[in-house]
Amino acid sequence: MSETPGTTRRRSATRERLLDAARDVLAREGIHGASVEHICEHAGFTRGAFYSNFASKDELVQALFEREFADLMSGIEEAVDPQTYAGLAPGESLGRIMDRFLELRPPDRDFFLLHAEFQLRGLRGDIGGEEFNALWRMVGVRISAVVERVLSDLGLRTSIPVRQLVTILLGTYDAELREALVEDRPLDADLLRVTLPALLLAATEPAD
Amino acid sequence: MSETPGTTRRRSATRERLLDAARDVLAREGIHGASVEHICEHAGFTRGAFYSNFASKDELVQALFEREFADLMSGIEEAVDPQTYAGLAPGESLGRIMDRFLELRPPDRDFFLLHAEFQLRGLRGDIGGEEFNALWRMVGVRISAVVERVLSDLGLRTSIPVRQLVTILLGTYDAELREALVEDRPLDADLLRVTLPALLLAATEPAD
DNA sequence: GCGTTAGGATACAGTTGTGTATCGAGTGCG
DNA sequence: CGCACTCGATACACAACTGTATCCTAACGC
Repeated sequence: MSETPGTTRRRSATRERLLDAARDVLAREGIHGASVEHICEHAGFTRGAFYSNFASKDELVQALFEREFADLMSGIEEAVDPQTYAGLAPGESLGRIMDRFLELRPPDRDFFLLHAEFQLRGLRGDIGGEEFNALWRMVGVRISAVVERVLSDLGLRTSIPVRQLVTILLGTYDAELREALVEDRPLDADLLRVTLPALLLAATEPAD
Repeated sequence: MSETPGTTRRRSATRERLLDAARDVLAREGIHGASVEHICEHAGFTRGAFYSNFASKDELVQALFEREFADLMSGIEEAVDPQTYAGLAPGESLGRIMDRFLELRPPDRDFFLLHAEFQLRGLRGDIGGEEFNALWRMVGVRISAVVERVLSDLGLRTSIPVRQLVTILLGTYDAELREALVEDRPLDADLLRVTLPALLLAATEPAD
């Protein structure tokens, strides 16, 4: 993503600044609530710059979504890299992966808010919503694959469908993040790094 | 809630119709996206009726939130009523409560969307947001109390903080509901009624 | 049935926001 | 070093929405 030929340095810098501003403003005011005007003034531009770079607000939102999603995905990929947990005691793997992920992507209120907005678009079938659903499904698939690989490394298999296991994993992460943000406290690392992996391992059995 | 003296029958019927319409329209278009005009025409009124009943859109949203929340709360209260699970085999209680709750409040896309919108308000500190946070905290407390009572009935105590347990419970429910809605399939009852309770029981030990 | 009042419709003014067309300045290239 | 052109600013037309003020009619008491 970048240096498309024919795009000057100046131009892409402006785009980035607009996207950065959009991240802040959209998180604070919501996708519908934020005006193009607000985004521009937060970026230090006028609407002229905006419409020179994006055809509409929807296009900006789409671009922002893609950027944020790519960031998230690279965080996941880095966290689930096998060398993250190579040579660890059995049962430590999941906790270590979670640990690494939390390190790479500490709680980020703005991201959470944006993500929630995108999610709503997906559920509503708004513009770009289907794309969100598809990408999010990808996250689920990716996590499933990792869980399965880790378990097989440990010589275990799940006694419940992996899909259920992933739902518990993602749901708990999401709920804990939300609670922490609402109560304005740090994440309960113990829940995510110890309790949750232990619980999930309780739903496995030795592979035959 | 109702028959406030001085309020005629006609008036409160109009209010209800407006609230019903708001539920649909707000779910479909989002709180910011929906115009008062849309809500009114969906209810079969003009804006004149609206402003005769509510001072502003925010006030309507607040009223709707309160109505929805009261419904949810009564669903919870009814589901956690001790006679729901009286005389059941140990370990069945949580599953039975969940069962009953799903029966009383089957998946409802509109409610889910509304709830997500309210949640965003809470996180952003928008109008009425703090109230949402407070009521939601109440749900957490209520669930905690029930979990503790059920466990004590069974002669068990948690080996992890109850708060963590509740986070897992609510998070999983939420995630499963979301997935089901996105994929347009029924809820995975097995996950919520069997797997989840079993998993949570795995995080308990006999009380001394 | 008749008058009174409450509740809803209609019409209007003002605000906010989008998108487009045009203009001017700074940038990068030869 | 100057020219061409890209990019961002300014100004404008237009659409959507909110909230208010006024009018009209249907409900209810007597």
